[in-house]
Amino acid sequence: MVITMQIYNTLTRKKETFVPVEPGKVGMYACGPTVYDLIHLGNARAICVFDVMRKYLKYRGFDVKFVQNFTDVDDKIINKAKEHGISPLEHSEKMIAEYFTDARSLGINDADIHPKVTENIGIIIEIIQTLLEKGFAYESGGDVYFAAEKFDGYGKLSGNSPEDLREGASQRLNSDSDEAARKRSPLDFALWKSAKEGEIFWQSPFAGDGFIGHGRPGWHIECSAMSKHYIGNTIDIHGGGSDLIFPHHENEIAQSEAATGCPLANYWVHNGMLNVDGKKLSKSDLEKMSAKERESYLERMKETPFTVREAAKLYGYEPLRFMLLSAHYRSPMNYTAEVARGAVKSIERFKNCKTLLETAVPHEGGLSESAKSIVEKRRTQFVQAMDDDFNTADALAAWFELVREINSAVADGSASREDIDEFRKLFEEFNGVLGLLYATSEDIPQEILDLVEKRKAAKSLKDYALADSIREEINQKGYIIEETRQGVNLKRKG
RNA sequence: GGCGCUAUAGCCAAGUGGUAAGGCAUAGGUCUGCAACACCUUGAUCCCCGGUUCAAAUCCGGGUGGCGCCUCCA
Repeated sequence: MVITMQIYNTLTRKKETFVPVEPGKVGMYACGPTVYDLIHLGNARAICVFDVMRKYLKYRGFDVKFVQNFTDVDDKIINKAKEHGISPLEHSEKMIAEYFTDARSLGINDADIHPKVTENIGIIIEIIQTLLEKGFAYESGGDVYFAAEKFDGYGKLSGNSPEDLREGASQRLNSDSDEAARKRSPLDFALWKSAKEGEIFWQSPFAGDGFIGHGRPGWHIECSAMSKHYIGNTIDIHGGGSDLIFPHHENEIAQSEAATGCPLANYWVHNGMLNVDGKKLSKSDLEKMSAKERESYLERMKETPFTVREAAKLYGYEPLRFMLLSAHYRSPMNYTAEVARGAVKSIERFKNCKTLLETAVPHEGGLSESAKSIVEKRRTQFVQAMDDDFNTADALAAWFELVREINSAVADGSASREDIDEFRKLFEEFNGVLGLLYATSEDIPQEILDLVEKRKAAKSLKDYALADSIREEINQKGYIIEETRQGVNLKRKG
């Protein structure tokens, strides 16, 4: 099969045919979270989107190496750690563990490598030294800065000219006096920040005031260093939220390309923002609020909690993943209770179909023409959708149509054993890429199974009042019982 | 002020030139002891005004609304 995937490239602002650097292989790097707190749904959207891209590339036969970093030292982490009276690294370790709890619950596969800044200081220092040697960086007051305007093409990703950027920067120049004074140009950014008294630091060869070379990396340089180290000079796909285009990715390009002379990434993919209440909820907005404001805000938002943890309590992890994949990854998305509730229903529909595939009693027989054509049609529809810049909304439509066709075929008794096998295979293919149904069903307690038996007995005696009261009892205990043509079906509530 | 994205039914959302996918919700029906599940049926002059074209949601111009980035952010 000729693979002609189209991927929208932020750098060129066009969809382009995907051609990897090395045939059959894909190096993919996504900017991961700064682990200062539990992840929120905005983080989750990015993570889900890149998880699906990775799974689809694998589905298409590529050998994918996926790297997602953790920023585990920065101002926010340092401040949070102080609040909790622990060290920054203790705090970030804790948050990384929390990250994995949420991410895995969202059906995210771990990246092949999850490099942490604090474990890669050596390679970060190395690339900074290269930039100093090549004259793209300079030391100033113990810090090291990147001279943005020495890099030809600064602004090419975000579509800004250095002049525009300078103008924008000048509007807030005077507020940030200390750092501004050390920079030669307002566009310059820190590669290495000297340590403040009592702050966490690493030893570097860069001259500092007083404590020689004590400091920590600036934010942008980590991704340049780690993507180069773990993937190579040119990676195929570099992803992140659209809010990272400027300055983060712009700066990465400048640093990496100045250091290596190679393009940093051939395809830049950026997911759209997740809005709550029609607005992006930024970290600073939430932090700017007083405790009281924050409380009333959270009260208002109680149906749309923003941390993945809280949202999952309300709607479940699988529906959240569905919600995040129901729109095209580049569009902005509005998170509302109505949307989340709809996602719960949609997941139910998929689950019911999955159960049907497992429990259906088909007639013996070969693959029917109609099943064959359904499977072919839906697989093609799915692949075409995903090949077109990972159009998950369209891919979901293919899946929904398959569900309806399966339900019909089973209901009218036309499905054969081989038909069901083919249906199940395709269903699992879709699920393998989009990863919506992954929760392992827990064992149902004996107590509940006993009640089901009791109800069955009551029903056969036509004692419907008793049967109904037993159903109610089962319901009270957190399970839902449904009659199907194949017998009863038990599900956990919620 | 600069750069960019976006506007499709009650809600979510595909669709980039040839008379509007899919899901949720709603209403009616079939099945069922009831319920649920499932199936069938049910709804859009595609923000406005001009233009190009035999033909526009789709291209062009101009409005209007929404959002993002330019400072930490996914």
